[in-house]
Amino acid sequence: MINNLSTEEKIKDAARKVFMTKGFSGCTTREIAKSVGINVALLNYYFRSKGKLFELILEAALSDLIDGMVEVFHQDMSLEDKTRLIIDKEFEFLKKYPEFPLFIHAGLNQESDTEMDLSSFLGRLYQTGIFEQCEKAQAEGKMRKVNMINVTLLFMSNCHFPIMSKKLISGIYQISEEEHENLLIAHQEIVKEMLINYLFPNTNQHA
Amino acid sequence: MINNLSTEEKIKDAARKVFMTKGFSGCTTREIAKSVGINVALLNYYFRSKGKLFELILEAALSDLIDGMVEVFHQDMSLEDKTRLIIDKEFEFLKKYPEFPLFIHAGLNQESDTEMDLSSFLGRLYQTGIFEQCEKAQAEGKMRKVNMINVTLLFMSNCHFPIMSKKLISGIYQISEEEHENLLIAHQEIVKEMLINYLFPNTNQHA
DNA sequence: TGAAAAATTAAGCGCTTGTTTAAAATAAGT
DNA sequence: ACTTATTTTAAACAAGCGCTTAATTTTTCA
Repeated sequence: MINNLSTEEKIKDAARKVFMTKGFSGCTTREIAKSVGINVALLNYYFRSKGKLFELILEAALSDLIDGMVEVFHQDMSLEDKTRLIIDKEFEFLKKYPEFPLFIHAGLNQESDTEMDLSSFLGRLYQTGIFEQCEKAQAEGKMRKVNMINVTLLFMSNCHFPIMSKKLISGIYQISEEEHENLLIAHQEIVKEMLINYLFPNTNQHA
Repeated sequence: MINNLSTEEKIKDAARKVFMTKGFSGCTTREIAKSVGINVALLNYYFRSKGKLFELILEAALSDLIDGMVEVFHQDMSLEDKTRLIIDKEFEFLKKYPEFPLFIHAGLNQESDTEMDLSSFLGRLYQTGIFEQCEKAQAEGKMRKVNMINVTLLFMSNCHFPIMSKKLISGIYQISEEEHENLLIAHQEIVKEMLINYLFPNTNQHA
């Protein structure tokens, strides 16, 4: 492991890892500091408090979430292709960071003095023109007339939940790590077909 | 509030409420005891430790989850009707206890000395005959040939996630409490139609 | 080179945590 | 009534918590 990162960055990396797996109140500042190889005091020297560090990590995670969508939305392709691409990208990302969905939702539900402001993310989505593209497709009858928030919910539900429910699903159905991986591979295709069929009913489903 | 419940039951009720909203490490035994109006020692007198109490609550919650499914599955009706009914029931239940999904998944991810055994739940699902009913429908070409675990995932994803993502969704889209309620009402119908269309493609979608 | 600035540490602060102990209050049984 | 069991409490335990202070090491740069 090369160690050319700044201390500040190393703390953030360690904090991200620990917060993601254990949550805010499930870990200690000493634990984070130890995993970096530094003193607790230094952690507070850079980030003032555990809470401020957590907010920083959470905000960055949310920003990553939006970044993934924006990257696909502003490309020049059909809505069907965007659908396929975003589901593939989302599954790929979430398989790499399976704690991500739970971390975000538990983090937002964490009672904190200041409620996090998420409004800035909406602007970034608007700038991609994805909403206009959908409106146009809906007006032309090519896309089912569904509120865009519901569409967001459909995508997130079917990508995030399968990942975060790993322990529940593999616990109930008594399946191994490997079987669960195959389950997700199959599910990715199911979700793609189901969402495309539902949102673009006139399209031939055999692309 | 009438107080004719046993102390043990009162502690469980309070613990359920507190654990659900704040998680295991997000609350203290003193907090739970105080909300019952008893001493911390009494809590440990009945349940030995915070961890044991938590496991009890989590297990009961998981049992409730399965109960809801079982209740529908073992009824005598078509798969399409069961689909509609279970989605309606699930939304109704989760709107009443919105912390439920997050609690279960965060709880299962809680590192604990003993991994919780969930295998008993599968047996209860089998006994309803739902799997045979699906196999038969699939053999007759009335139901899409999809693995039952994937089917489970589709249902849970589209019912649980919309509820648990309230803060994220209403934060990004800047919508009020009331608007989010209406969003869920619309989403419930969307999910029903989408899942029925996908799982039973030959059925006329205008039931 | 040497003084000022930045980075890092050891130690400890006050407080809270989960849990236990020993005593007191209440209920049960004979 | 009296002994025994059960339920409940007050108090305290050691350990760990987030965070700070004051000193020390390292870096900066004139």
